[in-house]
Amino acid sequence: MANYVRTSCLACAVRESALCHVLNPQQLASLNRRSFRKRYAAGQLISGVSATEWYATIVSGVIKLIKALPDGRQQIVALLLPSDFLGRPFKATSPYVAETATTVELCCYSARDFDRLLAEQADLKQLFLERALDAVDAARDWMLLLGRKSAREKVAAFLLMIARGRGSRACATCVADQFERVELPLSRTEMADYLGLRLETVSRQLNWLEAVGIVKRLDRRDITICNVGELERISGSETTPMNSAGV
Amino acid sequence: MANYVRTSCLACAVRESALCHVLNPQQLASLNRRSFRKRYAAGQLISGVSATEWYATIVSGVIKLIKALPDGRQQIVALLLPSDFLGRPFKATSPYVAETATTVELCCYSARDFDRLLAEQADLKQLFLERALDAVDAARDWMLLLGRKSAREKVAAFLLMIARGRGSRACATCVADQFERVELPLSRTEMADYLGLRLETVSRQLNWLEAVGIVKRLDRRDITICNVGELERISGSETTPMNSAGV
DNA sequence: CGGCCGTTTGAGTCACCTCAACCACGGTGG
DNA sequence: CCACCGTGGTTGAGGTGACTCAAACGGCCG
Repeated sequence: MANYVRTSCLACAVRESALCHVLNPQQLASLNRRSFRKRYAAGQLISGVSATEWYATIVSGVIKLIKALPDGRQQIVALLLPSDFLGRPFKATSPYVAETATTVELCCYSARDFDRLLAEQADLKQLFLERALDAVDAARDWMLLLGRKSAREKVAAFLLMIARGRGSRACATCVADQFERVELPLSRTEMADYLGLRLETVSRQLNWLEAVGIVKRLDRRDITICNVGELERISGSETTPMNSAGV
Repeated sequence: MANYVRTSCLACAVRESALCHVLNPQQLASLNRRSFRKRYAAGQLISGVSATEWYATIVSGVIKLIKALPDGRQQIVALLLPSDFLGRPFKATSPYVAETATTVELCCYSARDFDRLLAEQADLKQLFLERALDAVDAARDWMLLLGRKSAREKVAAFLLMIARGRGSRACATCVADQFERVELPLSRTEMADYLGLRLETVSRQLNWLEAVGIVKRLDRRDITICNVGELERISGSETTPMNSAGV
């Protein structure tokens, strides 16, 4: 049994990048005792996980975290990628709806067990904290985009974000060749919900980007970025504050 | 010396609500050894703090965290209120510019010392983590506002947020009488930067809210909310997902 | 009194939304 | 094999909410 668990985790696609890589074999085994894999098709609501019962690590696929208004308007507030954590410790009820954007494989484990590990394993808590702080930064980056960028800039920024696989984790093609192939994990409607736009506007902006030769659409979901530099210029990347200067 | 430090902290206005309330007397003393109070006028840039040198707790006043685009457009990504923490552990450079919105008093302490305490004191790390997760939730709430709400809804939501003092901490008047007096900590320009609008639009929306009798402007910065319920209705509060239902 | 700053007010414009038609693709079934 | 339909995406025409530019206001301070 222990053997099974360990080989299972050893073969895990996100073994190196997920939270659990800081656990020692015993801890891993104890966490996995009440764990299981779960697969979802695209467009499925995820319930149970992220409530008080289960947390999960994304093994493959993309998950949308959604907030909605009573009249149906909705905003995707985060995309979870492989190795990301799904759940909200220390709170009875998650403030978001989680929905799969693609087919997804989750590694689900007992919230109780994880909470206990969080209390016992300082390394785990540390890593969890660092990722939480990164999530704050990411959310605030996106606030700048939502509040201040034009439709064109938003779409450009989104394409770059996808191309770069958000930061660096779980991403091999970061060296950014001049011609980058990108597979969009989101439909036009979902892109709109992520960018605070309407799907028609997203479509038109993609159209424009193709018309001026910055991207090329191979398929609905597949595009290649022909001119990364130009796309970056359009996306209006933020100014990094030179924070070290001065008192 | 130790006596001075302890009485100082005992008399602190945010003693009960700030991070440091989980520290024991010795820890508090060690943190305070290299600490100092600092006062700022409104509209001042805060440097040094939030870099690698110092962190701080807001004792009084309001601080804006700002992100900006190269062309000058800017977005306030958070407001820090009394008892909030200012700083970015585990990262050499803060991704925001911090600026005072009002006169501000900070309790500044050594980043080194605080980092060490964070590693040693599990309670502190726990509280810090919980607040980080709350910050994620708050930022994502605001993403919904920025991405999906109309100018009118944004302004209404902002007034409610200020009236309620964000959640509950450091706020006594949460029982929401029918006539609530509110002092705006932000200028029109700043409100605009927080809400992803232009100042003229903010002004017009306030105008409208007064015209229909929902608020009354006493002063530039002082208003009373005459009809809280109606303001809430207009603000388009989000739908709380009934997350417990289902598998 | 005169100048400054934050704010209000007005008029005109534009980016994005709305509504609606159309298209391309894939699956289904006769 | 082809007619049918459903889904997701594109395209077009028109409307409008928020922006832009500009002027006027009102308090504050010298």
